Amino acid sequence: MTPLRRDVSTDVVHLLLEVTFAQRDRIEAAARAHDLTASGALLLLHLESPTPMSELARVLRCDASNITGIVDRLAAHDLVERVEHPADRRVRRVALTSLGRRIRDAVDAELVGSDPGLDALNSDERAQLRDLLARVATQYRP
Amino acid sequence: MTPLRRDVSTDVVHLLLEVTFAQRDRIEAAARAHDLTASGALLLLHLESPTPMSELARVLRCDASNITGIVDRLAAHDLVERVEHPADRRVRRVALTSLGRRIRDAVDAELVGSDPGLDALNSDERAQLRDLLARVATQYRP
DNA sequence: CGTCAATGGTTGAGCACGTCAAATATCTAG
DNA sequence: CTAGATATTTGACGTGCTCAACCATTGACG
Repeated sequence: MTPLRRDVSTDVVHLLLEVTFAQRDRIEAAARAHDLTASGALLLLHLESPTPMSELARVLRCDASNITGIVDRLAAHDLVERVEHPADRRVRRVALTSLGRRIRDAVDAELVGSDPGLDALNSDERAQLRDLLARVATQYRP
Repeated sequence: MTPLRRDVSTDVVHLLLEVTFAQRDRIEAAARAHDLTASGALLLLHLESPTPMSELARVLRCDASNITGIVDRLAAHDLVERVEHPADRRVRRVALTSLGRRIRDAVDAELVGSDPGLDALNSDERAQLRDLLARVATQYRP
């Protein structure tokens, strides 16, 4: 009983929106489980190596002044610290503390490990979905 | 050059998160293009027929008191109106105005029509993605 | 009937997020 | 050295979200 929809693209976009909505919730939940906000958690996840505030703003697509507050709150919890840039004294790089790295890894593990969405797919189908999403995601990148 | 990652699920979840992030931006943009906030736009999109506030809170997964404010702002722009429930005078159903329906359809069309993600896929692949996402999305539903 | 718990909605407090404009500090080009 | 660009912070302001308190209405039950 395949649906006789005329426009597959419409369906795909609507499904993407539905999945987006669910993922937003999962991020909220994983963040709250570690006493974080969603924005704080997302920032941590993007923090592999010490990163200038301005680049975080670019990656997270928001105003730089916004990053100040989020980093302030993370720093207050000792998850992150501002370190100076060796060559440019204007920039402050944000670095994970050891606690921050632990929390970051825990949040990441929780997001990956607890996604009920994948339960519907077997191994081959997951690989198929991975390949399709990889190509879709490329289109969104700058 | 297929990546030799050990865990396909990890990749899929990370890609889902990346796509989620991009979609969030697309919703923001489509909303702003019609002088809406993202929350207002999402509420409009979920508004097919007159719907009680409490159900909107359930669907949008937030506190009922939150809906009050969002509906207030939408109503101030004449996109939505509160109508009384014939059988239960406690209930206030939120209904699209004719302007609201126009805006809602425009936002929806914009979201569907302007997704660059699908440009990477041909027709068969879109159908494949649709089928996979449909099964994934089912897992998220209550 | 009359009472009372449950339900739907609103209000107000309080914090986080997000943008913008303005200020400061530092860099870089000329 | 000076002028303009860049990185960050601050403050103002609106929105999003939750929670607790409150009012109106409903439905069940003695």
